[in-house]
Amino acid sequence: MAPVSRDRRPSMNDKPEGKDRQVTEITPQSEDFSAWYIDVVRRAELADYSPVKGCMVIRPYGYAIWELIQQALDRRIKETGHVNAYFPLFIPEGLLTKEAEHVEGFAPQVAYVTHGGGEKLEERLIVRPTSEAIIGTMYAKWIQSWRDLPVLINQWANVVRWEKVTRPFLRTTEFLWQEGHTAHETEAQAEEETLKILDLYKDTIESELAVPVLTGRKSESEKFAGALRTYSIEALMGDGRALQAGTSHNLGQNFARAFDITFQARDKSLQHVWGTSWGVTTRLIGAVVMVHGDDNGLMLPPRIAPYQVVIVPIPRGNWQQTVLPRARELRASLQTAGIRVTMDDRDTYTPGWKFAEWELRGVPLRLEIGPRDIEQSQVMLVRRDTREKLPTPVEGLARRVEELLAMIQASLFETALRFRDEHTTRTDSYEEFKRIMEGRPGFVVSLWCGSQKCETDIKTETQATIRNLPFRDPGQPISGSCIKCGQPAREVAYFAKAY
RNA sequence: CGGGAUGUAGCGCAGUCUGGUUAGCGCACCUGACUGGGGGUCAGGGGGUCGCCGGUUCGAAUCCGGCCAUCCCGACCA
Repeated sequence: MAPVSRDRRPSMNDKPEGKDRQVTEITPQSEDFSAWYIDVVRRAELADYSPVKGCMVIRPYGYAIWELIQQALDRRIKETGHVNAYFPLFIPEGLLTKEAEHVEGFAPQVAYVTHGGGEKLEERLIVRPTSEAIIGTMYAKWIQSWRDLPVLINQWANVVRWEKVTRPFLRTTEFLWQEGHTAHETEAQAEEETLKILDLYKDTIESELAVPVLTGRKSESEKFAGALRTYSIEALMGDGRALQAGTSHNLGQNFARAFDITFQARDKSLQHVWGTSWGVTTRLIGAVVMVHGDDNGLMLPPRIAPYQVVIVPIPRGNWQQTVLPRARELRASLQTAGIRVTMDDRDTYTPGWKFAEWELRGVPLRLEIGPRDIEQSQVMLVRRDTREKLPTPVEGLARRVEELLAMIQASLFETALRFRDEHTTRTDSYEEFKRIMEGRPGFVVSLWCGSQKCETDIKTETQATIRNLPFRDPGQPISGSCIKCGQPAREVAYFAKAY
């Protein structure tokens, strides 16, 4: 990650001065979606670049969004019987290497600690890229009997994966996430847990972030290193590229064997536990930006908006004595109703400037109040998504605001869903497939023979990858042929260019 | 890690080719006044180791060498 590209915009010196100057400081989406994304993240003060390569600072406004996402997820994770714990950041190198596929998958991305206390370490430590190794080690100590199962632990943590190409929220060297790690008595229970969490993710992300997601299973080549099966939720961004928004892994007994996590079963035999792990990350914030944002900036779903309403008092005459006290009363009454509200009473900016600024920051509802409104016992509400201006009586204001917030939440989801539907194409023609993947692609649903060769060839030729394989009725066999090789198909697959 | 490009104020850039006063411009920032219902106007002001190290020269942002960083494009990833 790095300073924003320098050659993107023409020099201000080349432009006419004054009124013709571009005012938003945000590159239009249509001109350069990546630049637009970076501009929004920085101008909305979600995050900033740090002096450490690939690492970003999550600023208070961005972190507040993360906290709301956390709360929504944490509540659901606990409601389904899980408990939180915390495992260490450092993992002895030897532990990571116990599971062969796991170490092979993560070795290139691991950061090592070689010195501590001024001395070279006997055994190098790795900075966790994920915590299967350390948690598995502990589970081996804690689990003796079938009566100890299931173990359902989640942790909120930071992890480090050395990345070559980084982008704020979407891919950074260090990121925040939650990782659940469970151990079960039977394979069926592990599978049930894996799928239960996938649904939990889908529900949370759709109802709180208003981001529609596709659930399904990852192909062999895209699954988690060391897992039996990986399931994912996939979302479509505004530029037609897919983003993996969360994963849930059925680890089988792979880690149990590697870390010797055994229990005595009901039939007195000694068995390995069946494991799962699952996580979502701060990448979700990137998804929210790219799914809902527009050329005016960020657009936040009310449920995760740090401020659901911003009050802008209109300064006229001695407004500090007339308008401001009324605005404060309104703020208090909205707060009492449980609405997250802020007031921008800065004297140094004009109302017009504030309107643009808070739209850029994605606040769902703006409340304007000036002398004219006070005379008529009303306020002016303005929706971020439609920019509709709604004169609203002060009487019953809080209830009306709550209604509008719910409408905005629903509308954002519907708009995103419609966009995804419009950018999802079913095809059996590889020519059409290739054509769709040019420009602003989207999802393509096609049949696949299941061979890794076809998967790789498609990626080479179109940059598209299998995002996941949707769930289907096992009773319904697939008839048709692979989009690439024409052999009998064994899977339906969602393809897309991915982040 | 391979190919291409760029490092000058918080951001975006000019100046470098052709070495020479005190390194400029727009935005942002600070002070004041007038303003204020969609990014106001005027006046004044602050802010720079010119990526780093070394060399050439009376003199280096500018020329030479090395290093570092970042961005874009190709192989890996939540």
